[in-house]
Amino acid sequence: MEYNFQEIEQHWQNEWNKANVYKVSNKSEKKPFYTLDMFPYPSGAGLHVGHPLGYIASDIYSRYKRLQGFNVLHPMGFDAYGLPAEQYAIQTGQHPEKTTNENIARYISQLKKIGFSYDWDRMIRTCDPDFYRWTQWAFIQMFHSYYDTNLQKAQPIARLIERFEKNDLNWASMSEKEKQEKLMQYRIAYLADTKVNWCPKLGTVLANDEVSEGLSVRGGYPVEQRVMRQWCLRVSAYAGRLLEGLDRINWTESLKETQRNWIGRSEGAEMKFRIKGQEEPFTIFTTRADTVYGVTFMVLAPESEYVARVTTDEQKEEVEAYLDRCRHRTERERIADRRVTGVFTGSYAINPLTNAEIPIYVSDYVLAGYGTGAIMAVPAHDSRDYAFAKHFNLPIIPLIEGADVSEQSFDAKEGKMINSGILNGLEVPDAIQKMKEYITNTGIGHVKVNYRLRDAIFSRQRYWGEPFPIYYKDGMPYTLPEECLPLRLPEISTFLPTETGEPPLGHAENWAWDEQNKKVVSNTLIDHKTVFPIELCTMPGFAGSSAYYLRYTDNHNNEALVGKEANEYWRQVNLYIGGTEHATGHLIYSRFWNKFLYDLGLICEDEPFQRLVNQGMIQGRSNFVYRYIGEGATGNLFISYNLIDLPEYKDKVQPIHVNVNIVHNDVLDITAFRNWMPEFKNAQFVFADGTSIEDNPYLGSPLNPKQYICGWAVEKMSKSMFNVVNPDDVIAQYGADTLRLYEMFLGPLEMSKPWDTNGIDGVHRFLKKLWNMYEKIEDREPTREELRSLHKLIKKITWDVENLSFNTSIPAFMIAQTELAGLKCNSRQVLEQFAVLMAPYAPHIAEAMWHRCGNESFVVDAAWPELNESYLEEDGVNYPVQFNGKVRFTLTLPKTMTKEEVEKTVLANDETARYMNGAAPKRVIVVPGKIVNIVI
RNA sequence: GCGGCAUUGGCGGAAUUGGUAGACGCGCCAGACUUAGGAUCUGGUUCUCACGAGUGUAGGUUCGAGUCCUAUAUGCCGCACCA
Repeated sequence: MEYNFQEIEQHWQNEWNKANVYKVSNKSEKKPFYTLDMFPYPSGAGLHVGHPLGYIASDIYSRYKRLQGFNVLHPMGFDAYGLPAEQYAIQTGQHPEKTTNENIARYISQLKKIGFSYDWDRMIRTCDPDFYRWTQWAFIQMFHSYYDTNLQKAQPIARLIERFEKNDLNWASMSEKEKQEKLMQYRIAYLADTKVNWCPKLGTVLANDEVSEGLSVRGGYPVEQRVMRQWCLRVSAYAGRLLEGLDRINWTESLKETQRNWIGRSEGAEMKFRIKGQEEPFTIFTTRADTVYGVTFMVLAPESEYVARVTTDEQKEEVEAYLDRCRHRTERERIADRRVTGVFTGSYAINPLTNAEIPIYVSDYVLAGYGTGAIMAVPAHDSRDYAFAKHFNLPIIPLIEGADVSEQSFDAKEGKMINSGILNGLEVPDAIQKMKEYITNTGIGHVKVNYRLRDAIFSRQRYWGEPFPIYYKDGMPYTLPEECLPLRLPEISTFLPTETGEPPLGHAENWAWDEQNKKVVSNTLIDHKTVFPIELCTMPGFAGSSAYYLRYTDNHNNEALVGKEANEYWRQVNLYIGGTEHATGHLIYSRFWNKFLYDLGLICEDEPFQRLVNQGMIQGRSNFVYRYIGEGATGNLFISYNLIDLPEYKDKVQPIHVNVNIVHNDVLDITAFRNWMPEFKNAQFVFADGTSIEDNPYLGSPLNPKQYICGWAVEKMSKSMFNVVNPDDVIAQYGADTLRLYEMFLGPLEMSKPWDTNGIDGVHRFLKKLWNMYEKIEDREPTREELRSLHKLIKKITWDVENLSFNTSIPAFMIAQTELAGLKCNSRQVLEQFAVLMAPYAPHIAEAMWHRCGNESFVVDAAWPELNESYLEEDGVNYPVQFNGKVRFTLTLPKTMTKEEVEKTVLANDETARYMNGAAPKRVIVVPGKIVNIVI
């Protein structure tokens, strides 16, 4: 019987469905295991072959764990809120919900064909009210919490109020509004005027990770800095814990390093500098307290509040002009133009150690958001200060022995201190330490740890996102009662941002909170006494994806995001697979969100993802045809790739992208090419052997012996390069099992690699051969050779899956198949176990093989074969005998020989004597079971 | 500038603990069956006519290095006026 993959795959997918085999229960005697994929954003283009790579890997691991007797949670869902759907809505006038639902339906049908072991009953979509009510709910919890720096955890804001009532004398006399304003400075979800990344083209603000080099990550539009009143999440409060938590999780080093960079811990000191003629000092942050003797000027960020205080009347005009200029520069301009700019404020500071008077400048190379927004400048040992000093002709004092600062600064933290009073003669690290102690003791400053991680800006001026459960009373925000969740998006007439610059939700007619009747209303008058306006911004994309992994574990729970029992059973994600592009976005926010819920005692694990693996990107592999454009060109002649360097064609051909789906192993399908586009209808060819179309009687028939070879290049997978491959097409041609095996076979999971269809035939051939092996099955004791082959495979596959080294499993299957076929193996026992080993990788054919062995049950419920090492043992051991490291001959010796006996036997050997030529060996190394090395 | 990762045949890539480098697949070559081959099957395939050489380059440790150490080059990724 031939390997009919279409019939096999359809049949078994139906059977699994009928029996509901992938249903996962929260109540089980089995040990839990939670495997998770980063859920996709359902774009209009559908899945291409790159998407399922990680899903296949996690599916293999899940199926393996299941065969090992674990209760495996392996869910799938959709990140459904976001900009593209909304942009599409603006263009076409369709509701984003409609297009999103259509896209999700398409994704699901594509995913189902690949044969994943998802429990679809656990599917979540971030735009479902049942799901986003818990996003809104978490936001309310954050609003009512603050971060207690002593306890290092989030606490109810009520505790803070208690504290204020007890300790703060002003509290009692404050108005309600003043109290709310004060509390706002502590809330974990808070409203503040902050400098934001404003993207005019998208009409919204963006988080730092959504901006790269001054352009929006989505769309690539320019981003400018603006001060706006925005919702923020106090992620920075968790910086220390986010950093330290990395040591306790099993992630790749590069990903941890990326997060460490992003969090950006630096240990230094805050120091106070007096201003000449003023009482109040100002504070700077430095990591080089040792260089304080070399401070020759100070610099403030343009946005620093110190600027107004220190600017003298004479300098006022110049400073204002400078500040104005800074305000109007976009982030992109600032990055592009790194010329030194700045202006003198007119004031002088006093160096606390030398008492020298030093000028205070304003310059935009100092950032307002980091440290205190003010620095002490040490031009001799900081390259930025150096450039500034050179430009403004300020003194440069070297502080390290032997450092030549005539051409550039000496930034390294090494050498002996000079010109540095109490620090003279010390090595830099010791000097830093001593100065820290000195300033602490004298009260000049104190040791301080700074983080680069900023709070996340949480408002988006867009329609297609979660509404904030917030209404405004007397200009201050209040949360809706939890029982009113979910707060649904109002119906609006258009998705365009409003003309007044308000978010699109502004189109909703008087969308409001009626406090007396406790409900959300529209088309009502807002009286600001009992009916209050609702927040018009929506939440950003990362809101819905921050805690989705918790919801999968208990997605039908109406009482809580996740029930206590479910959470205590599943605890945390054991294996998370996804792309590195989320390293500084989703993976930071999720950890933050999780830690917050942990602080509240709602979940039992502090870190969400125990083990995380990044799958590489699948790049496109484009194909080209070469149009002849030399003398007498008609534009209709195409030259085979192998000929284009010949003198008659060199530099006379123009490469043209050709659809990779009409190219097979780099050979062009001539007929398909002519039908592909009207302009190629009459295409003529010079084939690989130099013959042209006239010599070719078979043209247009599948018997055509003439080949047109295409060129190729690795490029991004995109429609415009005609190199997008749809998994549906691969499945139609080869089947889901071939697709799954081939995606794994392409290379290591973590590496990026191009989708190259050359070679997929090899994998498909293997499945065909394997299928033939199940033609005749007999009940007989397997031979020792058969068992050895099988157990070698068990050992290898078990190791591979545990280490996610899936690419090396496919060769192992192939070798085992060849070996067993060579042994004419038809033993039921061996073939049955082979099927189980294949089940994670190629579940459909494995299921069919399992049933051909006469089983009634499903292979997905079978047990992972147990390894019996004794079958692997050989009767003898082949010892390669080396002289001075070079292999000369091989001896087969009994397995039972000890190291000493092997050595003796080898030395007594005739062959050995020949090589030794009567000399005594200097040394003999015997590695048991492996090698004998004799040093002459 | 700082940090991380990589570099092995014509190609994708194996080599798991320092122990016979190049598994497996593609491609290519030869043969078989064929009117035909872009089907199937069998055999060969790191380079070199050979002696030998060989895992980006140069050193080192070791009886033994693709694997460990030092330096260096190239490529990819992350962060970046973060004091």
